[in-house]
Amino acid sequence: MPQENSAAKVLFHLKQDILTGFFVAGHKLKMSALKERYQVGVNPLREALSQLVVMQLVQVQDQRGYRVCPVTQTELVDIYDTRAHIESLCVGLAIERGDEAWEANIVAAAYRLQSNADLLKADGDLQAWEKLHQGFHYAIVKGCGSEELLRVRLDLYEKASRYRNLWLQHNAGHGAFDVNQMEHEQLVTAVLARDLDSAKKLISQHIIVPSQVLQGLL
Amino acid sequence: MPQENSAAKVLFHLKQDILTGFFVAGHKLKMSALKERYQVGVNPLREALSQLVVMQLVQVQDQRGYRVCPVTQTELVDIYDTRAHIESLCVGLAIERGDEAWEANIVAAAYRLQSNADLLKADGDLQAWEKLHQGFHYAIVKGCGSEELLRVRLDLYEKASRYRNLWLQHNAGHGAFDVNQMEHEQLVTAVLARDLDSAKKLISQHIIVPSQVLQGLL
DNA sequence: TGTTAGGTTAATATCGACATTTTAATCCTT
DNA sequence: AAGGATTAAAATGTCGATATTAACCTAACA
Repeated sequence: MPQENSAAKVLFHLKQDILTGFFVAGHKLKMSALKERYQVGVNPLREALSQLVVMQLVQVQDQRGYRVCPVTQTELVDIYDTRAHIESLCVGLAIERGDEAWEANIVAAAYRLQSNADLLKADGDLQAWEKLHQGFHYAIVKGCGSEELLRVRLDLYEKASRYRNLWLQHNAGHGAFDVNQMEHEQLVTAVLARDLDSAKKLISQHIIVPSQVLQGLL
Repeated sequence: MPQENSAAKVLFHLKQDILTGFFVAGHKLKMSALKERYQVGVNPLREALSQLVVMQLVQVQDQRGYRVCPVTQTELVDIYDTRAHIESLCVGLAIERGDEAWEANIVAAAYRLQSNADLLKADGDLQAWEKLHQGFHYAIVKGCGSEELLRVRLDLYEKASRYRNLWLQHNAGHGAFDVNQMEHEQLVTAVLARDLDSAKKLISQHIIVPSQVLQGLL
């Protein structure tokens, strides 16, 4: 992160601000306000915004500036549905291709997640928990060995996190930890047993079910 | 396309120039040269380049400018392998979800492709043929109904087209039309018969096999 | 009272210029 | 003559300024 140009730094922070919901959906991103917030000129800002347009987090209208992409129920369903399919594809390939090191990393990540769950649950530090959660699932899909596929997966995860954070804002310090924990154990078992069908079904449900809760918000 | 800002126009042309191979892999993209070529200032250029960085067609090194992303055999294999899986996923969902209008569009696109094949074959106009070819396959996958999935598919297609055009440059006016035509007929039959397994296998092979020819170039 | 026209304000898109950093070319030393 | 240090050249990243365009507010008219 350090020693990057301004545009990269702005991109990082602005992306966070959109994903976490600081700038809500549809919000007009005025240059003057952004200049003030990130302490840079218009050109680095335009570069960062251009990149966010490609990531489909920001919309641009010619001569009418930038605004945060709207959130819709249709997109929410589509993103989570697609995520379920992609994640399922990753898991399937990982089971086919994964080696012993891959298995070991899964066990390690599962342990880290489980042992910290209670701690973070007490603190209510959901962001930290989410990071471990992400690391656990990444350990599994990493076994697919395809950079392209993992990139697609990451893009969708980030787009989805915008909706997930929308839920966190309205349900601060609630958390459905316990349900997850059991699902994770089942998933690890199925994956290590190379049980393709079970693993695919489990991971698909693990993504789809929470998304149905989110649909109530929109 | 008209009435867009300079950056968008530059993005379009520069992207074409990279995908078609006018700017070869690894080529240093100097501001002075780009300014000359596209007749714009540095700022629209930087915006366009920033977007191409997100699309993974251009690399940026801080204070050391931009250059066209290198092509590697590893990436080639990965892209085509991933494309095969994604396209297969799209076809599968399309067979599940497609309606009658979808079927009609497939037949229409297949007809257009077939009836123009001989004409374009004589002219050697591969770009025009490729457009029809693309349209045919899009007609099929469109039935999956997922904007997100179709976007992922398009991104991968464009990344792959860089490698495909690399081949076209070295084999101008050759073309493997006939092999394709038969595969297309089989694919239409399987899709319209809602034969999931056959359709998935066919589309997967349709993508993988040509990629093996491309591997010889690198 | 609702609508439209005009003028005012604000924001955007682009350019030119400057400071900083990298790349190269030259020169000096051993 | 070779290697390293110094200097010159070129390219990059950023800012401020300007012209152009859209948004807004007011007022006059139907």
